[in-house]
Amino acid sequence: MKQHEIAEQFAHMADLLEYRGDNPFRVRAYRRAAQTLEQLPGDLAAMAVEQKLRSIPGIGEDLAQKIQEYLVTGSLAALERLKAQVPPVVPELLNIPGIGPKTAKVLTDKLRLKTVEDLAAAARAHKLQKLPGFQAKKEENILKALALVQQGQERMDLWTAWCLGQELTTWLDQVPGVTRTSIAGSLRRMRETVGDLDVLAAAKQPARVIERFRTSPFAGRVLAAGGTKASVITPQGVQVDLRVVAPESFGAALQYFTGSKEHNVRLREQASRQGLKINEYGVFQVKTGKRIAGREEADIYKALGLPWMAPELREDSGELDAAAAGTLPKLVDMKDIRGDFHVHTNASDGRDTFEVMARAGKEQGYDYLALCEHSPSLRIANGLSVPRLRERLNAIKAFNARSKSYRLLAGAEVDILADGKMDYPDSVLAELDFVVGSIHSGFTQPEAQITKRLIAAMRNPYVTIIGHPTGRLLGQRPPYAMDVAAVLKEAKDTGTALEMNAAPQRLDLTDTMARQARQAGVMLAICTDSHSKEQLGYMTLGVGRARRAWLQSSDLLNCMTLKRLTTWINRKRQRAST
DNA sequence: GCCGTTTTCGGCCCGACTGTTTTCAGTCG
Repeated sequence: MKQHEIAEQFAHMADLLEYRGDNPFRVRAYRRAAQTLEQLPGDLAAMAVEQKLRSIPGIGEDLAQKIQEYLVTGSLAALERLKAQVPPVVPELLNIPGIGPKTAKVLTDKLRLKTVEDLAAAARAHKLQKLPGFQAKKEENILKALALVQQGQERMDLWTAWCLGQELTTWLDQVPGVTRTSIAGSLRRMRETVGDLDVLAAAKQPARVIERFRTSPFAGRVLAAGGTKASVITPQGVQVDLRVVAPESFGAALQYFTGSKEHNVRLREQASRQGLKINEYGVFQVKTGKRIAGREEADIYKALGLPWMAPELREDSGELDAAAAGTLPKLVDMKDIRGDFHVHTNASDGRDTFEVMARAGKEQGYDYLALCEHSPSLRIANGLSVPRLRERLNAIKAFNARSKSYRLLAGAEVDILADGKMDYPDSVLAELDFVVGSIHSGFTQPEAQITKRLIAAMRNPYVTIIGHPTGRLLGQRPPYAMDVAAVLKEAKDTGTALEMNAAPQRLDLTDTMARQARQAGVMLAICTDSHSKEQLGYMTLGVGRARRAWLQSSDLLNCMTLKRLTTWINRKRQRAST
């Protein structure tokens, strides 16, 4: 996973070069390379060995060499040289909204800042408004931005963003004059966390909608507001950007505000090669200025000779080439999902009862639902002893006797113990329909040991899937160390699926790892890890994340009919017994 | 620094809003 380190180095390079007023396109090249490496689905070190670095888009002669240099030496001489010339506070300054390279230059040159705290002190002492190009307003804005950075640096979890997005579009739909609305930005692309929420509306008189918005309950504080766009901070501290366009431009604006930025840059470059210009109002012929598309998002792509592509794919990670070649995947969709596998009740650490959860699964329209309580060694979660597990099996039998089209699966989330053994004996596991094997202890073990545990679990014939395979908790706990390639190979060889845990604090596997798993021929399963009936709604997030991983219904256990699923599970069990 | 239907040099996406400006630079997305 060296690519993340190198991505960080390149992003740092970009910041420092930008501060120095270097060629902006050079800066962009570093930024783009950083972004590409961040989401590279393959193994960078292996690509380096195979001399394939140059095949990564945005990596040329020079950057390939820098990657090699970092892989060998663990640092970049060019970056170290730059760091020696630029005040260390600069990257942090550039992180403050409203401060770009020019402002940072003035601040560091004139004030000799060492830390961001120095900046705050200088602003409070009104030293900023004496600087060239500064006045009271700018000083005030920097102070506000500093406060914002301190309190709300962290991004929203995806579920919070999703729910707020629904609220916003529902409200907008009722504003007079609004004909269409949509979520845009990173939420529409289903990134794992969301910074600002982007919302779009179509109306003939945009200014009126903006006026309603800036006086709405969503607008705790107005950051900026013009005739067509407004940025506010909600009372909960979330920044919402609303953009209102004419109906004939709605598709173009939706395409534009969904991003990603990198995807849009590539798309516009392609457009200009075709004598076309794209902006948020439409696609135009450069020569005549004639608008040839704008009302529908699909028309924007069509004007460039491309098929519409799902927002989740728009990360400039190969989707434009795939679209041109006609090889875009047919992505999994909510309607393909036939069941959920990793669901708790109040028998262990869930909130709702067996009956409530069982019914909630049916109300989701599922064919099946695997109830999986914790195993005994997870005392804190009230893990089920074998007798309690047997009671559960009886309850499920009784339920299924009354239910035809919808079935409960007898499952368990079984701890993979520190030595790699499962927390129930095989004879007990054999009584279950579905087993989630999860690591809940020993997170800090060395890579070799964690990998060994996971491999031992996958070799157990009764383990159907590995739960939250990397163990990370967003913003709280890093993934544990493991040999990803070895785990993927074992999953493929043993016929064990890997979970895409859809709980917003987990989202584990990540999209890039899931894409890698798919490429390795590994089966995946989207699970909500629900601890209440509302959390079954996380499936929407899980499907979005799976789409970001380019997954199709054929890659997912949840899209199988119950019959095929049973066959799939039994195949592993039978293979082990022969 | 990358890249090629303007192919090995000369381009590189585009517009809104703000603040300090009197015509625009800086920043953002």
